[in-house]
Amino acid sequence: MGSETPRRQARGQQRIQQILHAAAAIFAERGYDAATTNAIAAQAGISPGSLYQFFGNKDEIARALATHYAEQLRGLAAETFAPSPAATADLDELVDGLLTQLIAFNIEHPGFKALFARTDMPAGLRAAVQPVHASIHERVAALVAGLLADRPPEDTGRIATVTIQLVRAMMPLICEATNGTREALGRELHQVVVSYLRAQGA
Amino acid sequence: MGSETPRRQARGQQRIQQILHAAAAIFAERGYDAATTNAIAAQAGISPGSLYQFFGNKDEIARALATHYAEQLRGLAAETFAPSPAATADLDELVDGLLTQLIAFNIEHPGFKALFARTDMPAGLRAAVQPVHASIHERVAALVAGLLADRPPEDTGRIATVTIQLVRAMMPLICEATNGTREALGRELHQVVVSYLRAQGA
DNA sequence: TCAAAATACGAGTAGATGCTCGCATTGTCT
DNA sequence: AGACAATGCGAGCATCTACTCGTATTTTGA
Repeated sequence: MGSETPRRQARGQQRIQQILHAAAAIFAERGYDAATTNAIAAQAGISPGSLYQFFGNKDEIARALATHYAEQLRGLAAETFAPSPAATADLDELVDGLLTQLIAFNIEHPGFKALFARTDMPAGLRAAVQPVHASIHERVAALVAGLLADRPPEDTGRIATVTIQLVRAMMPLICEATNGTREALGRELHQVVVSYLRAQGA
Repeated sequence: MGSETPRRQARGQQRIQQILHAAAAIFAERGYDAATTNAIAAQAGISPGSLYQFFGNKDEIARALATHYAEQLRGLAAETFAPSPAATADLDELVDGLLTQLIAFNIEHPGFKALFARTDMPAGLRAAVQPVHASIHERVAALVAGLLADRPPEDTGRIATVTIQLVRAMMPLICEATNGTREALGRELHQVVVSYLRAQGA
């Protein structure tokens, strides 16, 4: 049936990391569509043939990179997403902590936006990042449900969707900005999210 | 210097409209990148050669379509953007009127999103829609300046940018939704914008 | 009426790109 | 050591797509 993935040697594991790192750089620089597999291979310092030793096609690279980001985000999230009563009590601080971490993450990993921040995605990319999207939504929905205990899951789910969308929309603007503009836009986003959630009853 | 555009006959004017209409359909269906000029020509019922009789390249089609949309939007805007004191007095009604019109426009013209709602654009598309973007921003900034008379232009400009981004981000979600979900998301967007502007002092 | 311009065609071209294939090299395991 | 697997290469294939070009038809304008 399916082609089996070979037993990876240490060298192979390193190559995979190199490729993902290179892919992140190319995706960030050109966007997913315009990124060519040959360019990714060149950036990684290997031949196209070697690249396809480890990834069957372009979408698979995107999927692996998305999963990679998801794991890093999970680690970051564990600190901040924990719905400790003390934190959720102060909405301002909760949102501030989350956004600060998310903005730092997005600046540190410019490839993340290229995969996740697009409003319209080609089918392959959409499928690649869908699981990660779902996991993010689940996490945010849980947080919103904690903030708005009296609302049905249908409402909190929709509010989570909207909130994620707001953050996604602002992230490219924030990352591209420099100097004080970035901080100013970060404050705007904070105000957007907080005032929206407060209007919902948080 | 530049190649002169031929004097258009009535037939040619019609063809141009046909092509723009076809391009809107193809852009809406596949997105800008995946839309091929041959597909646009086929949708318009003409040959590729005929298409290039009227447009020098793909970006030119996008630019013409963007301009076309901008004009329609200007007409729509004249009714709603007029900063009559009565309208601006009630923020809720002002935002409601604007969003209702914008949502209807986006649903009626699915090609609009494909050109304007993307967070990352290929260089050619970005250049094609930049003037239209600028004109929209100018208009919204004027409105925001009216609402927040005591803030410097630097602030109101940034607030306009953020507001536009929020609306852009939600529009695809709203358009793809059906039944009650669309109306629910529309109300969420309304609340997002209103509570954000109120938090700014409107 | 008639020449010039505009419109129309569609097979074809040049370039780009995802991906392959045959073969060489390096590592692993016994 | 020796066999087998993993890694590595890079020219090149198959395909796609923006765009062209030679030619035929229709419209314009005097």
